[in-house]
Amino acid sequence: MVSRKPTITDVAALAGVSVAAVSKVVNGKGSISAATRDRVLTAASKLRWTPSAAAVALRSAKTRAIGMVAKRSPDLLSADPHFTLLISGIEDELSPLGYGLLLHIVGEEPTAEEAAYRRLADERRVDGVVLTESRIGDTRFELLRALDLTAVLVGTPWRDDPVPSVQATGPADGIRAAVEHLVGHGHRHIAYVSGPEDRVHTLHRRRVFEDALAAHGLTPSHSLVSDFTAAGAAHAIGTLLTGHRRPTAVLFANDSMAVAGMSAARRLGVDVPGELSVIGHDDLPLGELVHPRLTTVRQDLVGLGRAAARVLLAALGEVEGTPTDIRPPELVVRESTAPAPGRT
Amino acid sequence: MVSRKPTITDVAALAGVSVAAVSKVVNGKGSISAATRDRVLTAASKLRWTPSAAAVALRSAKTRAIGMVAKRSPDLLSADPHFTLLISGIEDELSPLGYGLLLHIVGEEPTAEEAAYRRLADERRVDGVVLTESRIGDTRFELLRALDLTAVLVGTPWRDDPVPSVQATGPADGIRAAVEHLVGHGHRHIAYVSGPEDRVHTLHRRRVFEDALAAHGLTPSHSLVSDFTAAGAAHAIGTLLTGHRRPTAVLFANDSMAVAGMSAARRLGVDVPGELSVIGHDDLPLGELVHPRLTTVRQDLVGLGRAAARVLLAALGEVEGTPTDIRPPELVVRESTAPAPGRT
DNA sequence: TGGCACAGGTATATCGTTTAACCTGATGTC
DNA sequence: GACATCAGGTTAAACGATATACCTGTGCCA
Repeated sequence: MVSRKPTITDVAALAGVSVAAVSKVVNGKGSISAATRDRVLTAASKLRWTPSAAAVALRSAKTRAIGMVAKRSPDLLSADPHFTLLISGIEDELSPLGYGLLLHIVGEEPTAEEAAYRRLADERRVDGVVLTESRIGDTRFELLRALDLTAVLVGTPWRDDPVPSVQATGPADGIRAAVEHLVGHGHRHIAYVSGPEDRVHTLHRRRVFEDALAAHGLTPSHSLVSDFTAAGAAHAIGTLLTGHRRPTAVLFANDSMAVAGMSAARRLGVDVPGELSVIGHDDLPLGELVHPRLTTVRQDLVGLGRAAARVLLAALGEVEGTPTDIRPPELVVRESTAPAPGRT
Repeated sequence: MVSRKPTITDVAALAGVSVAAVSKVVNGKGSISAATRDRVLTAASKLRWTPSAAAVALRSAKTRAIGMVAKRSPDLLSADPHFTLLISGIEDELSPLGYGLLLHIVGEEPTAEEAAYRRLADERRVDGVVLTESRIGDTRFELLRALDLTAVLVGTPWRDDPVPSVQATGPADGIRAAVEHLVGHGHRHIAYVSGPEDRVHTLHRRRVFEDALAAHGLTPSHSLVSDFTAAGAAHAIGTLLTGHRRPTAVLFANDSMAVAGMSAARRLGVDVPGELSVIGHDDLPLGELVHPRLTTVRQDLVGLGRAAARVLLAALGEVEGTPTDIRPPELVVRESTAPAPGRT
């Protein structure tokens, strides 16, 4: 026989006080003597009572949940654990506060993403959302403003926007270090393979790359745009290695592409890192699994998620103070880079 | 000036009916004439009204959300997109029905997982949960029963249990095919590297492996237990390749370990697949990224997630009928397997 | 000694739905 | 013609919390 779930009324009765008193105790509002507080608290724990999320949400218009919608096909999503790490970080901050994370995965259909945000807002299921993958011409800011949903962006907004955002300190350091590393090893022909051009970071990173090269009087040997897929990376490697002015090193916009690129190179009979140095981006576990182990730009994705959550919670008035700082990107040198051919 | 969100009362007023009528229209209950239905519907869409999730949850004790708690460190979580694919499948079924997915990631601390389930139940945030990674001696079934939370398990329960579960049809086919493939290529010394022994599938798969081998009068050259980490896989390869009765082929319990194993072998100067054939499990995108491309046992994780969601929704009385069927595991032959050394 | 502030509560309206119970006019049945 | 039935609604009471307004006994000061 499963007994009905306890409500605040049961707790009040057991403690011999009014329901209002119980509410005040659990919310720390109003003034309650230590004695009754204790009685209430022991009564609550004796009954294993916790306020019903629905009732709280209805009365106080706060759901204590935040939302996230990931716009990716299952394939891409699983090839790149980017989101997973971000979510881990977000959860780190959310769960101590009893906040929940409502996740939606929507695929690439154009209207699906907006519909997901709308539903979150219209049904009032969440207090705020975290946005990822800042896009150029991103319409989500206006949408969320119209929907009256608090938001925080992970990354750089495509233009000045009142939506708060978080990013690592010294965001350019990693790629700069990667270029220094390569140039220091005698590389002069260095290519860049970016992700889709609608991402804001695509442009940023490419610019950083070019600037760092320019500081040494160099220009990119190639600057290709790809799509985060294995096929895309393989294709990019094909054009790099078969064309003229063949590069001796290449930076990829993420680790999956870098790994796919390495095997594509090997398939073409090109040795990595002997004939071609390869650098990835993000430092996913994947990079340590493969041979040669991937040199890559580490990004503190978990920290990014944590910071985003904190900023959002602060905007919701739930916490105050400074977000934890995010470790700056740094170069992790492993085995996929070596001195340029013909140089020791 | 942002106007207050519309409520059912506003819709009723605009349509010129009572709120009860509106409720009946949107829930398809009671009897309402087509004419008033239309009036209500147009009024609702004119106001962009959607029922408040909190109010519905409070009144009807249904949250229209399901929960999932993942017990893994961020590292392991991101190394293996297992969860991600499952979640994609779950979402496929949930979102058309307007259900939400509440995700919690909890790390390895022993009490954290139970606490997460308790919170989900006590705060009544979800109607049900999906359980993954069936464990031996799993205590979650009792817990959830005590918490009165509907659940469905992805995988095989560790013992007969009233909790419904989903698994692929012909669950043993994949591993069996893998063994046939190897034996057919002349392999006689075949090793198995499993995941942690507390997983139910660990034992199952090992048994299938041994049985399939026995059908050819063979026994495993080795049967190692590992932990899903890259280091674990490398260590396993070390003992396999340096000990006596060195195997010519090895099956790993997941793709990440298989990939890590391949590079460990190469590091030891052992050619894959020339001297050692390697087979993974799950068919993650990762397997196509590396060189040689990984031969692996494909598992329909998205389908598994979809089926789990359907069974759960059926248990909640939300849908009826048969769960979509899950594609049986099958062997995907790529480049990491070859005839046994000394045989063409 | 009257008045007032304040600690420590209580009573009750309210959040936005669903739903059980009730109403009413039209139709069918004998 | 009387009565049951039914389609097509309406009314009002929950659901489980929070928060505003209100009450009551002390202590303190002028």
